[in-house]
Amino acid sequence: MDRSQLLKGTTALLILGVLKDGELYGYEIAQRIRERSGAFIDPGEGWLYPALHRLEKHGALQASWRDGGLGPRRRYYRITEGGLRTFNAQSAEWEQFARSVRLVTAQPANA
Amino acid sequence: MDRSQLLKGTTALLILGVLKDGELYGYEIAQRIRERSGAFIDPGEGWLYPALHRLEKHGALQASWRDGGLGPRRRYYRITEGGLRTFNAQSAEWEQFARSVRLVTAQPANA
DNA sequence: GATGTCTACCTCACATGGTGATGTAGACAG
DNA sequence: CTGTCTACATCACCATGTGAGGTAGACATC
Repeated sequence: MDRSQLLKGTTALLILGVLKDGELYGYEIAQRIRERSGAFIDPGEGWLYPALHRLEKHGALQASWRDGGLGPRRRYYRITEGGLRTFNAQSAEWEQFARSVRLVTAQPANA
Repeated sequence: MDRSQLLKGTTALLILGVLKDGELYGYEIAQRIRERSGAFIDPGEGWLYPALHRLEKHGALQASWRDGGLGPRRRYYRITEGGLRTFNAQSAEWEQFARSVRLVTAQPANA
């Protein structure tokens, strides 16, 4: 019923996916994901920040505080080499999973 | 890291996907999903049976005990009209979600 | 100078639901 | 009588998303 559960297991992929194209800070990551998905995925702050912390702890991301000029300070995230490897692995995993779901749910030509 | 979390939110879709092509019992549902996915998805009994119970309670499935000839009795499941509607809705939802993930993680032509 | 609204970060109680182990039982083989 | 396959089921555990709440800076408006 919920689209919510679909997110599980893909949050790291989404974050790494936007960060592999350049350094961004948290709030901006959320915007990028929202934009690129055509507003279909709206990152909740409740999982975004915890997920960023997890990825940093696992060494997939490196972070640094920086002044944002206007407004509050920002925490910028940059993807590491390990993070890029994680992204590639998870991306392949996701593609195969998606393929599998499609295989299972597809209409057989004639049953 | 886990492929495990990817399953969340897709189990109903997988089950309804194989049942829309005909009546099956639980054990058989697991086999079908395994086969159709090229063994990539291996339904654990820990989620399969609870998921079947959920779907039955929600009216998406109708079930009946029947003798299996050889071996223990089997519980056969048949998809209802409501279940078919659920399948169609979730299938569309899934496709859009998958599309979104691909959009977010895709390589931009030139950044 | 108090209120409102952005940006920007963070945390937490709660609920969902998959994982892996374990249990029961029938049928059949060796 | 032990093992293996079918066939169903349940449970403690854990990961993680949801939704709400909190802090704080900057700026506008009245």
